[in-house]
Amino acid sequence: MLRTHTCGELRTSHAGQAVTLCGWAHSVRDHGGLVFITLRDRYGFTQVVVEPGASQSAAECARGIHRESVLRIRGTVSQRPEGTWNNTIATGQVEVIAGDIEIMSDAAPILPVEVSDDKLANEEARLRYRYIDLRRHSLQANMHARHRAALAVRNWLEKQDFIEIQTPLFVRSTPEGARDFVVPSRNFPGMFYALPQSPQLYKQLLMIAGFDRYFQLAPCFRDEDQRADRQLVHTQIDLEMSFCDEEDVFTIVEGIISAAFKAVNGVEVKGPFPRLSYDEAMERFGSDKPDLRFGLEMRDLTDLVSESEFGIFREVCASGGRVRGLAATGCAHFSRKETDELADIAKIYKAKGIITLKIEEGQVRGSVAKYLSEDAQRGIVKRLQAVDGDLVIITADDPEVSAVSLGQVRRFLGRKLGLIREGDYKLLWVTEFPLFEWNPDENRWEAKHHIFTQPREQDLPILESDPAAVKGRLYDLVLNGVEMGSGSIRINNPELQKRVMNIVGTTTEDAERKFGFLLHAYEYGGPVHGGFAIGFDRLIAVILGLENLRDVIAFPQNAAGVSLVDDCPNEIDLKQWQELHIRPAESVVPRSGSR
RNA sequence: GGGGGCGUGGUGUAGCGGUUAACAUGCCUGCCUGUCACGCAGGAGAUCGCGGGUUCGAUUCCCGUCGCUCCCGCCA
Repeated sequence: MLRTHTCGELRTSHAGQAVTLCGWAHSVRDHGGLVFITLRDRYGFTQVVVEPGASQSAAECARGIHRESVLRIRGTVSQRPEGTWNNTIATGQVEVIAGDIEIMSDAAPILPVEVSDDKLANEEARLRYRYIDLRRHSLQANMHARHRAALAVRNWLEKQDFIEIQTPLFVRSTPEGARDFVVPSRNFPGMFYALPQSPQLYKQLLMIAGFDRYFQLAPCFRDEDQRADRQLVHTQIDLEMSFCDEEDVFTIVEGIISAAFKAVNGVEVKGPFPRLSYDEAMERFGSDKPDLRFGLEMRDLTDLVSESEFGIFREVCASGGRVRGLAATGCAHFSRKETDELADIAKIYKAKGIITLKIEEGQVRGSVAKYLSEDAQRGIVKRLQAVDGDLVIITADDPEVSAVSLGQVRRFLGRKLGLIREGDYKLLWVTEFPLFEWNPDENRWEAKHHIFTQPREQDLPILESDPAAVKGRLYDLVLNGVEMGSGSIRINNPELQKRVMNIVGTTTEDAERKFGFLLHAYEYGGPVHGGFAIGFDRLIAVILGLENLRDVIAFPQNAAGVSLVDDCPNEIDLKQWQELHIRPAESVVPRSGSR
């Protein structure tokens, strides 16, 4: 090695030793005669002192060092004089007296982004110069945390007899679900590979093959629009196990989550995590991924107001809609501007508006109060456990809209009112999801999770007659209001599989074409099995308290899906088009040069 | 596909219908032997994203466009 120690290593016990350090010039402080250089590497900071008396050549060299240049410094470790210790760095009691400085790589004097966690440059610049931005302490720490978590998860799963098996990255394209990324085949004109949205089908085959406990840290590709918590490529902790039920999967996943927390920040999280059915989550929190770090629970008020004088309530109730409310603690003083803000949130989620009532001096006040009977007013106050100073917020819409829009108002209020304690982690399982979802655009039922999910046994008789009421053996893991992953117990019975496919309108020929290989596989001995997939990037981000996945991914894409560091996607040569037997659509004008 | 926000020296910000476009930091020069975001003095550095309009005059107001970002849709 070109160095004897790292920049985080030296202590007073090393005093007197001759050492060689390599690193980046984090800051250079020139005092004329005396120059201080803070040298940085992955491991920490070490102060180098350049004294003209100690080395004339080093002193001359030190004068022209640019920040972020790579230096190799030979010198002697020395305990710092009394009163000059720096307690903010681990090596703060020592310094290296430079004997020789070698500028291994001179950095340009003006940097496009700063290596500093305060005052960040705009994200575009930071992504374009990601290799500089990654030098920041917080990103280095995030990458370390991610590594520790991956290692801990692998070790823990190995102890539970899971083995990691890689599955193909070139897979069969299926029209279901997210849009596929697609790779044209050179050998088969007009044919394409797809990049996997998840290893789902392969892990089912692995169960049939007898690998009864499989896992994988698997890259997953989905060509959909980006969000702060969604990247085109993300990593799942994917797992599947045979001869199990929900409880077994929960136990394993709880163990994984505990291991990850412990590895990332030492927080103790232990199972079993609380559980909530999908229906209950929607009723109480207006979300299938409720944030349980605060209260502000919702209640149904439909029965109390269906006979009221208020037209909106009457109409909504008469047409099968629902009226829901929550009591916002101490918000009766909200200004018009503030309640409008709440209404705007609700409107984003398709609500027509919100109705607010103030609770003051034991009275219900507000423009709608006069339309509500004494009984209705008392009933609302009682059901929402509202007290003086509260603001009652009500939505009235179709069942889903009234729940979701009020749920989003609740989420907003939780933050606005500062009800979320930093460092608080609330995990829960959401269970008994509906198996099917009605797609009004295509006028048909769709699988909520995927078509391989088992219906609950008690729902088998109504499978065809009332698909909306059928619940699946389907579960999500939620952490602080973020969906961390989902899984299910799979169908391993070809007859049942056919019934489910019939409901979502997959004909036998369709099924044969798309999933024939999988369906046939179950004809040769398919065990009962189930599994789960955890969004690994999200997990690390939420544990670290970060909102954006880019902070836990070394080379992420921007919101448009562009990898700025290498300017990808990029155009390809005409020859490549030809080899792949494809040509651009008429409407496409190939871009020339880079963006 | 739709909506919101943002775009001013390398970087982060301020500003305003008429300015010499301000401040901080970085950079360059000089001084400085105990700093650690060193300090002090001086200096360079911006066609205010782009195009059009309104106006005597636009960085500022309006329209369009591009880029970034967040959200809705989408994401089995």
